[in-house]
Amino acid sequence: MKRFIIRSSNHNDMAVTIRDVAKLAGTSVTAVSATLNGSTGGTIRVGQATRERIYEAAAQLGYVSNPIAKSLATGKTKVLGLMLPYANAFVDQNPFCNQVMSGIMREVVHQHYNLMLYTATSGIQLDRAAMLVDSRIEGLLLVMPPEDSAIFLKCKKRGIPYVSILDTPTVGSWTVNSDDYTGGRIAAEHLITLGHRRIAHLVGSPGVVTSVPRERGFRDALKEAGIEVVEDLIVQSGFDWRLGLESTRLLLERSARTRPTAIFAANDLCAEGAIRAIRSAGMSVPDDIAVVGYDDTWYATLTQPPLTTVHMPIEEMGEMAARMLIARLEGQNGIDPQPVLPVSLTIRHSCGADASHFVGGTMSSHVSSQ
Amino acid sequence: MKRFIIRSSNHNDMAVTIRDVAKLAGTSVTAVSATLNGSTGGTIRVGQATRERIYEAAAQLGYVSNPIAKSLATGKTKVLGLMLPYANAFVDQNPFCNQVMSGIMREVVHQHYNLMLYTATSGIQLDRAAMLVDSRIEGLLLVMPPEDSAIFLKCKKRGIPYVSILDTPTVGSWTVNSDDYTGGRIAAEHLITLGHRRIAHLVGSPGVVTSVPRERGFRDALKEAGIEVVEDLIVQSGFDWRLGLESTRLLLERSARTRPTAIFAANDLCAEGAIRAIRSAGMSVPDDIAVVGYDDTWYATLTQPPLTTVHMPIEEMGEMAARMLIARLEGQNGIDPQPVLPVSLTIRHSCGADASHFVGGTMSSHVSSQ
DNA sequence: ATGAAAGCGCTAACAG
DNA sequence: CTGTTAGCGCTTTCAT
Repeated sequence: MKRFIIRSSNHNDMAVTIRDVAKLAGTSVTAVSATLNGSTGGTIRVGQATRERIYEAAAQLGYVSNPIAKSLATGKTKVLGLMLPYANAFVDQNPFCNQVMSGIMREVVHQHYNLMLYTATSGIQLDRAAMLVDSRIEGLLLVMPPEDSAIFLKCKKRGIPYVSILDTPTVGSWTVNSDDYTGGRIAAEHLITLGHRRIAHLVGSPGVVTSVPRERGFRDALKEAGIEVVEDLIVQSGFDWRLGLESTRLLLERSARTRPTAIFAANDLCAEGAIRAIRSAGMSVPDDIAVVGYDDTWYATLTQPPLTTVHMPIEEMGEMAARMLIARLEGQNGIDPQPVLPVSLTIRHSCGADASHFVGGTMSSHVSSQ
Repeated sequence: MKRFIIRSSNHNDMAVTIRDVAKLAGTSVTAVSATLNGSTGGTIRVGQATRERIYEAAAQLGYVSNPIAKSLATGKTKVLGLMLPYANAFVDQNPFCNQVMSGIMREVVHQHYNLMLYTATSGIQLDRAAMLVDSRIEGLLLVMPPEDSAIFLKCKKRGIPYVSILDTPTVGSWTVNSDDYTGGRIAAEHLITLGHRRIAHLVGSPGVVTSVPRERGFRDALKEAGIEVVEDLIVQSGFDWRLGLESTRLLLERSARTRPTAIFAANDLCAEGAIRAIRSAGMSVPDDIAVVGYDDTWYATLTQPPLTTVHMPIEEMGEMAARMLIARLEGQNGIDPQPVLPVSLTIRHSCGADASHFVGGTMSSHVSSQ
């Protein structure tokens, strides 16, 4: 036996639906849906009069669309996922992840999308956290994804498009990177220009993709300037000030004749460590040893002296990644799937350079795929 | 005319549904739903044999549940929203928001919930960003919500439960705070114990709710110790190192006899500014002037000297807020809606105290509603 | 220009 | 224990 639909408008706490609006406006749900969306192929299929009644009814009832129902019907959610790489991504001393998020957020809200956040937490591994990723998101943004992460398989199996930030580009992948090779180059070139010959490089963590090209750029710059590359001056360090401090301490143990007169650190944090080591050895930055950092996070303005550092457009990278993903989801084409954003050198006081020698205090990267 | 449902299992790219599983397992969708959820009142309503066939069929088809459909049917989404208060919440030098997020994230993934992120961005106001908040979230977490924000009205109108972190408790509100009054007290008491009499306090921004109780605690501690409260030593400053620097500079212009011998800064960042001002005036911390910070973020370990600071359990506050919200959503009761988390004093080197005088280097807050 | 009705995939009465 | 069926609120043919 067929039951009649029992549904008074003044039901308990049920939200007002499209149907209520239709009833009050004396029209069909179709009309309401079409009106309140402007959809259905761009054609205005609802008459002016009806439209007005619908708007009024909607306003009167305080109608708000239910995005869940909409998603179920359309298969779209307007939600992106953001996967952060490690447990302390938020509270890391390195503002990198935070700046990336900032850029992503900007683009996401700009495009009226939403952002769902995923990350490992202390006590819960990334892959386990990634289990939460589900069809509520249309695409995923990955920041420095661990190479072997289960996320990749998951995305592939479920057909979730993703773009990753700081990840080695491979065929068919969507990645956004910055020009690390040039970054290494301009750091070295700056020091060379200032007359340095014995330049050390504190290399970043081996697992991080940026370390290798930066080192390559650094080496190439030396070679081109006819400076011998002393292997002992290129040391494994890391993206943490303690590591920078340790590495630098070791470097300072060298004799005055073989000791570097300049240090190109893995990043700003690492540079902070270098500065500390130099000062606590009773030497001065930049008078005795010049230091250049990498990233140009706000941290670089707080060191003493403020840091000359390679500017990486971190927020822009986040923004770009979000833009690419959304464009892809919306079927746009002609999108460069593997942009490499240009870097530049921000000159402050840790190298003793007179900033006015350089246009706007900045020396730009020459290479850019943009 | 009734059309038959045309739906071959090997349809285009449609995901496999509960129905496909039911068909393959030779049972009903009800059984599948019940099995794959363990739900329906806790009673196992499906026989062992059927269950097994269902599991097998699901595995074979690679079935994954569609949370959107589930949400539509149940009215629950298992998604929380997190609203950050200002555009640069991520990239703020103050790690406060980040630590809160970290704590929230921990609890959220622990409870198998998801987190949707909202915030103002450069160029888009908070209230406009808050427009994105919709029925996909079951509840909202607010960090330091602006008093007059449209979010409150929106939540109320839509019946979205929320709990806010660092917000003045009012009747019926759900807020988590820490014991700022005691924080101000123990900072002052520590300095008094060390023999200081002329103690300055750099007060935080007027708009932030924590400033007032901290100042009150500070004043009370002085009074109780029989120390006259010199109004000129209690100055408006803010939660930024530049402000701390400025305020301290002014303080240092006082004659040696009226100049403070100790400064209780608004927070760690502000303390950094104070330290800089003191050093660039040729004085030493702590020998000439002692400094105590507030928050005990990682920043406090990086100042030189490392900062003695009031420890605020920031991550725990985030965790607590998430736990409260989830508990509330799941109908638990007996939850304290306005917990005040205890603070303590972390003793490092900016006051010259011998940390061994205090249990574990920490002097705890005596007040706690927990 | 308009409306009826068939879903989207899942849950939860309800009736066996 | 099991299956049928009526929704959840919205979109979208399709026929009028």
